[in-house]
Amino acid sequence: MGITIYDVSKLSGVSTATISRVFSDPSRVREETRRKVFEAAAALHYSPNAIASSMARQRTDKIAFLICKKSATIMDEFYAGICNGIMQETNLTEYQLLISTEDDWRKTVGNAKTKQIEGVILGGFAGTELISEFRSRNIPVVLVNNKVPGGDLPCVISDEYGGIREAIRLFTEKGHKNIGMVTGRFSPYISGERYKAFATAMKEFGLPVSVKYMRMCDPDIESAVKAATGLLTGEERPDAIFGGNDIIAAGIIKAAIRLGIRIPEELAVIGCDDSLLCSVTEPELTSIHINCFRMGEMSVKKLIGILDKNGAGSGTDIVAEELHIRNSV
Amino acid sequence: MGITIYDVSKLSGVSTATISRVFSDPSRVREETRRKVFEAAAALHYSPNAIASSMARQRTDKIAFLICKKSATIMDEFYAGICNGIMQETNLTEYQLLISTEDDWRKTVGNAKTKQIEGVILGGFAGTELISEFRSRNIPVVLVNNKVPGGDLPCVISDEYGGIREAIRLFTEKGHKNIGMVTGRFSPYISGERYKAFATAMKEFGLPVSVKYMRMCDPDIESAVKAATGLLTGEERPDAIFGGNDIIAAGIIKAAIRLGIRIPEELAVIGCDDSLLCSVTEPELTSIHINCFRMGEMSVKKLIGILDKNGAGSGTDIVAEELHIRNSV
DNA sequence: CTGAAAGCGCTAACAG
DNA sequence: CTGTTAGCGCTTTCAG
Repeated sequence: MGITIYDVSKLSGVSTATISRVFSDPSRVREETRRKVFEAAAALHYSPNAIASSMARQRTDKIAFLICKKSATIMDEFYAGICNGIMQETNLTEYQLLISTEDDWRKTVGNAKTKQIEGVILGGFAGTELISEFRSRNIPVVLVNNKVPGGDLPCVISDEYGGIREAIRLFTEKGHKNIGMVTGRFSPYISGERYKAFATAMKEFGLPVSVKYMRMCDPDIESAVKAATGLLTGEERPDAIFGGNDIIAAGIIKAAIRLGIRIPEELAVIGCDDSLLCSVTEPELTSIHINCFRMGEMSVKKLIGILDKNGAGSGTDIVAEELHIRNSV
Repeated sequence: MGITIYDVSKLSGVSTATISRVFSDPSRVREETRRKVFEAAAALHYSPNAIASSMARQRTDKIAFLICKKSATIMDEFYAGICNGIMQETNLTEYQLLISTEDDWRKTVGNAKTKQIEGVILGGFAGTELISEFRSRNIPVVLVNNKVPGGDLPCVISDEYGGIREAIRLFTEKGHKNIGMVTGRFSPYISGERYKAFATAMKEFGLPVSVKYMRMCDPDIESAVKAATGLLTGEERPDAIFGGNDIIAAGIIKAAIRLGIRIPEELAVIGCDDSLLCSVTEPELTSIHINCFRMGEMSVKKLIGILDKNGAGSGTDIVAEELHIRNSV
């Protein structure tokens, strides 16, 4: 049905081998021959059949992005952002991208297709068994928004510490000293990092990390409202709270509104993720911007670096964060 | 490197053709033969090579989902919802899914890959040239959240009228008569439908559609705040407003808060999309739930119905909407 | 720098 | 119900 390399060969008088060369690495073919091939190809509207190419090269040119987070999907704004970067960057290459959640991958796509991918990007909390499942099949893995302790696994993470330090800095600049934190049970890696970053930054500004100003909650708004209400109605009330993510920060704002506490006059709030909801709350939420798109891009570059063995594939890449200032502080 | 059908053939003593049959349609092979094949395959950890299969069958087993909306990506919660349904449903089939935006598709993936897909789902406002580009190559198209006037194109849409009628009904039940609308310039199809649905529902409840209660704005929150402020500070102020989507509704709430107008006592608000931000606003936003996931699922079923010529592929499928009641009315 | 030819692993007639 | 066999379109030695 389609135009094949043979048609081009016939029309141009050049062998199929050379035509193949022209389309994969033009520099290996003499200028004039190349021109003849391109002319014939253009005349015939030829374009290479990727499947036949895959077949001959014994490669699939497929990579996958798995979202590894309980019940998270592409609907999660954070992972959608990463995914967006991954999609765009992948589009710039020969590779094709399969997107799935860890759950779905195991369920349906799993075994049959695992061997059809050449590399995988794991977003979020990827369990060790999942990782070693790929590694045991020699499928390179890149982690994004996750890091395995002690592991040498290539990964792309966000500079939690840099972002949170800016948040604390802003609080202190506004004269706040009693700084609290309401944070959620995210993935082990993120929960740990965010807490450590908070503690480190507080110390850096000479502030005590007081347990009485800390609360844990589930990462949903009702849970955050409850936790924040507890914090705001306690004996000693903080005058600034850092929310572990924007949802939680929105819960803090909601709790304050319900308690008649004015923001930012009586309570300053900063969130994390700089998601769409920051401009929905009233007052609007100052938040730490995480460059998800960039993380996605970089994870693809890293993975392809490994696949192409160009040496760009190891170690940890860190993406900068940036405070996005609105009206809540 | 991999185990092939020949290895299985050798071990089981069955021909490659039969093994192929076993894996594509087991019923065409006698029970006992089938068992022998499965045993040998299991022993060798054989699984079929999809690329070789594609090559032999001259099919790619690929479908695509294109998001056709200016500057929208997978980050858009609405399209992410549709995409999620598409992904899950596609995972249940043999097909592989390419996801892209219209822009990116044209730019990079475009021509080369167009001929590699067997069908395409177009989300949102797909221009006629785009549609006919696919049709001219005999690639079936399914529209989702869009409908071409006068066209016989298969499509999946949401029951805008059903949802908006419920919204107006709730307003009237609460005693509101002066009902306004702030809506945005969405895609031509959606803008048109939503306006028509509003007008029809108002008429149904015996209410006048008064231009003085209507405002248009861009679909972003600042623009909505501005439009709503104009509406709320005019000579005659509506006592209920329907927002064309949740962002706009959030802008209406924000404008009301800033003007000191109490919700829902002095102003009732209903949005559309039932997105995450509904539980972020204070008070929380009553909104029309659009079943994006279902729309995604159905569009895949429809497309595959066309590809398999099982007759399930024509006409318009309508997905029900449902009012999700919170505190803003 | 270019050509000839042998596959890549599977499927689909066709024949039995 | 099962086996034989000729491709599917491209890549890649290996010669020249």
